[in-house]
Amino acid sequence: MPEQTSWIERFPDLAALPADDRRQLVARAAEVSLPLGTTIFAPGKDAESFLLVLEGVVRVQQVSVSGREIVLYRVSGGEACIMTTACLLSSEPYSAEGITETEVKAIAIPRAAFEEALAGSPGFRRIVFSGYSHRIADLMHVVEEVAFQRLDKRLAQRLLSLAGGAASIRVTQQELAAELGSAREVVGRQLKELERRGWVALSRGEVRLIEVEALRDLATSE
Amino acid sequence: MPEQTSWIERFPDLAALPADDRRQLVARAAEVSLPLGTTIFAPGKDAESFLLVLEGVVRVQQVSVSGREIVLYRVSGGEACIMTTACLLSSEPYSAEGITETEVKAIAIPRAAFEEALAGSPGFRRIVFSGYSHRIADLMHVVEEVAFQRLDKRLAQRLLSLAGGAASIRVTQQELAAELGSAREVVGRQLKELERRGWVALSRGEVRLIEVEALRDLATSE
DNA sequence: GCCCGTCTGTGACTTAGTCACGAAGCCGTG
DNA sequence: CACGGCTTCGTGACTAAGTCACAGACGGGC
Repeated sequence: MPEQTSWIERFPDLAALPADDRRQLVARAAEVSLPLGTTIFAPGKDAESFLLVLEGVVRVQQVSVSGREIVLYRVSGGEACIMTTACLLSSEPYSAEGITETEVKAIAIPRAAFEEALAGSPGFRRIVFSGYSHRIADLMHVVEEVAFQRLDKRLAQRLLSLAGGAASIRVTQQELAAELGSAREVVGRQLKELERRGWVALSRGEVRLIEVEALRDLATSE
Repeated sequence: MPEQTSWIERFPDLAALPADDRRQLVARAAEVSLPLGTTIFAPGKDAESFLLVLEGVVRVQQVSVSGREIVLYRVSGGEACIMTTACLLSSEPYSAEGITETEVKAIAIPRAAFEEALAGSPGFRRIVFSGYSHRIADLMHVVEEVAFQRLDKRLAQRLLSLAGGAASIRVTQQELAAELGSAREVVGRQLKELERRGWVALSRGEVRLIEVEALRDLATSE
């Protein structure tokens, strides 16, 4: 049954596994499909299985007591979502939540099978460790940004990355503020300033990028 | 030789290892002693071995291009310093550095032996994973603080935690600013305000805590 | 059309960070 | 002890960011 083993081919580190181990992993893992807007993990809700994302994007964000939010990072195809296991291992309960931004196809590996794969497969370990390491790098990047970077620069960066080449983004100012961990009014004023300079055009729920080069300059300034 | 295996007893997860594995780990790991102020890892300097801290404290901080700093977390006895391995695994080079704050006794495990222990020992995996998980929790805590908390509250928290029960802290305002990722002048003004209220007393290179209860209230406010 | 919920704009104010100083404390040397 | 030199600390003026309390503007459903 080549169809059953197909997902494993997406992970070069796992394709190198002995056929037996692969079969066992495939047998015990379930391919799941999550609709847009699904909460994968959240404070208080403990994770039951380890997730490997095949397709789609999961947004991981932190919510403060005061209701403000900040996006920490996004997990996309081919990556491991380690926050679920991290929550289990560090007794401290922390206030991150993971939400699917698109429809997401993923592999759910139950705790026991996860432990076994970790024990038996160097490739699996590599996937998990590199997942952890990338998230640590992401988090350090967030710290660096919120602690030391100017908001206009961060906003320009985020607009460009959210656009991903497109000319326009469908997003509210509130959502942009949550991306940056800032306040709506502040982001609104920053956007107004960019519009005044003719670099973007604003309308309800949308930002159109006009002068991409100028935004890029701002995003990489200093 | 009971002396040779002594350090392993500090890690309950490793004490459970089969005697053979323990002997091998002990044989390949080196106990090192690092004087105060040693830079364990830094940007550009790649780590050669995995570290388990036995005694002492390692401060991990991030330095921005503009020269500002922020303390991310501290690693103390019984914990794994995962940043060295994290740097290797996530290709992104990031700007954290680890510095010993006291004399530090640690176990250095070379890369190859690290991989083997990871493969062979569930206990060793547990140590490493819980190290990663705790650091992720620490980093998320830093993000939460810098993004959402008021500086006076954070300063009070830090003063109390640095004091650790003592009545006085030997630290410059510049160092306090680096703890919080803020600027010296700002921290200076905040300290002056605390002094005006009679909660602390300031002198060159020292902060004495007078009204610990008031500081604790501030630290836990909201 | 009109209503209602969401989204956006604004002013006044507080908090935090930046810049450019200068003054004070500490310590060795002559 | 007086004199530099270095580090630490204090200050004012300014800019950047966050908060609060609104008011207006848009858009879909009835």
